[in-house]
Amino acid sequence: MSKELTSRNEDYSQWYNDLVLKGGLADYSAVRGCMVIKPYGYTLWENIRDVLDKMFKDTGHVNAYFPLFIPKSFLSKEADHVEGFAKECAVVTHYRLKNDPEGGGVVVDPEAKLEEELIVRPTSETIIWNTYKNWIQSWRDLPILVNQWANVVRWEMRTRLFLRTAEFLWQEGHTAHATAQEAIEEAEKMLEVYATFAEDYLALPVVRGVKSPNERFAGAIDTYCIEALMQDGKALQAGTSHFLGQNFAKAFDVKFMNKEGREELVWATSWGVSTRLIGALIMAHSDDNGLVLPPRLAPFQVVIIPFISKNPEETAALKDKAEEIKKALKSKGLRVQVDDDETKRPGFKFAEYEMKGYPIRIVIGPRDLANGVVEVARRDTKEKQSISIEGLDVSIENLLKDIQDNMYNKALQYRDQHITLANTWEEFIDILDSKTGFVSAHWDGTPETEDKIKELSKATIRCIPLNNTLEEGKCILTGQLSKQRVLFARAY
RNA sequence: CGGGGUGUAGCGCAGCUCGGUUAGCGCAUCUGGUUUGGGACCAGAGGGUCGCAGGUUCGAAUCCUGCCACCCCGACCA
Repeated sequence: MSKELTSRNEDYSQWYNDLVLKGGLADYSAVRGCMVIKPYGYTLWENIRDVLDKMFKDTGHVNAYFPLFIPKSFLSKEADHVEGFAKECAVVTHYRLKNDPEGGGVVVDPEAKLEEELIVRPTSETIIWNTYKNWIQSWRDLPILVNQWANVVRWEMRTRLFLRTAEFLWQEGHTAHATAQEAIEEAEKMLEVYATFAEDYLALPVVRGVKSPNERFAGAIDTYCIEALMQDGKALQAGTSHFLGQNFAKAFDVKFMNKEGREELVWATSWGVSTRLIGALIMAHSDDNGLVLPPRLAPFQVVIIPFISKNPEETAALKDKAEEIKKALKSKGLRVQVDDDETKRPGFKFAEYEMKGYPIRIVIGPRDLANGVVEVARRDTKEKQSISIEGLDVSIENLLKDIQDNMYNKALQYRDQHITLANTWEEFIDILDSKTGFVSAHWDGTPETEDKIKELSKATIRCIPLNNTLEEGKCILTGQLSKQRVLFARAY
């Protein structure tokens, strides 16, 4: 099998698919729309999860777990919520199989029909708020700051590895508060956690913003989001947090006694990021040679490849030195792998680890050994240099930092160059078609206009940036008065 | 659900139009040897319900009928 990647220019979608498959992150599965996350991809997810989990705990949250199944009636209690999700729910109708009397293997036992169907959670607001009703009586029970790591199912018509699959892994935070103000602050705080994570770990610059009504989460008062830009100029929502107001408290009758002795409805938030972040990571940084992973999240940060020599003693010395370097780097807390497989040639290994996006490759051959150096190649720029083995641990630590920063800055530069102002409809369309990226333009604020723009241009309002500067202008489509520009883009 | 396409070895494909040896090629796999500073080479070997079911025929991967699955485009989609 050729390991050649489709190039980005040739076919961006195919490049992405090739990368996921050949980079060893995931495979297609026997189930339509569902993927197998392979160990390498799952390690990446674990690294993302571990960092976020710590960030959540540091902001006072605790983990819990709620059921996979939700009674159908729960979903319908919040009108907007059910409307948003009903079309993509998997439904469990029976609880037993039996042998086919006609000999066709097992069939659903019609006798075992559920009294009330269960839906497989597309998100957990309903089951959680049904539970919170029992947890909350007094202002003393608030706030509740709970997160869960879970899988959810959304029966999408069209799926793409990591970006949109029928089943995916995510975390969902669900908090309950005594006041609207506190809930809004929570939603904003968690958005900032996501933004910080994206920038500091994924090396992915994001725009923090608020969704327009059309793009709002089903059941939310306000949806905050972080929006990132991919290398093909399309936007990707990388995370969201929602101020849910009292919608779910009303739907599930969740009230508390306040300090004045009056009953009040509880205020809510929810927030989540998913394995989609892996898709974002891939599309933001990788190149035609394979994945490019940020050092802070890469499953392995360094691979050490000792050359295999004709002389067994020399080979042994090279391997020993490789292990010695590994040990030194590991003692600095780095994730390091040695590849001393004698059956594969160096060139093959180089290509392989480039495909998998290891940030640094260290090669050690007889010449290097004699000179007390190693060849260090960085994945992001593909530059190679000779570095002294003496003090190598510090050099590598610094280089990893540099790679992380460089990846961020490169993505930031691309992003900033792809936020373009448009003042006329012609400009707007032209930017979307040729330059791509975000278009900053005036919009009259109505859902009708937003729909029309989407219909005509395929672009949606990605967000209204937080702390947006107010500026009088005219709607790009209708010419109506507008108070501010919003960010449009074609999106995943 | 509309429009288009594809099902032949683990992967990628040829063969089908016009039925006829033992169904072939590349990659991968296994064995042996030579190699090893950017995806090695030589020799040998293993691996197939030709998507499924039926039909036509002396004979079907190839022709006919039905079914199934998957992919792409669209509709849909925090």
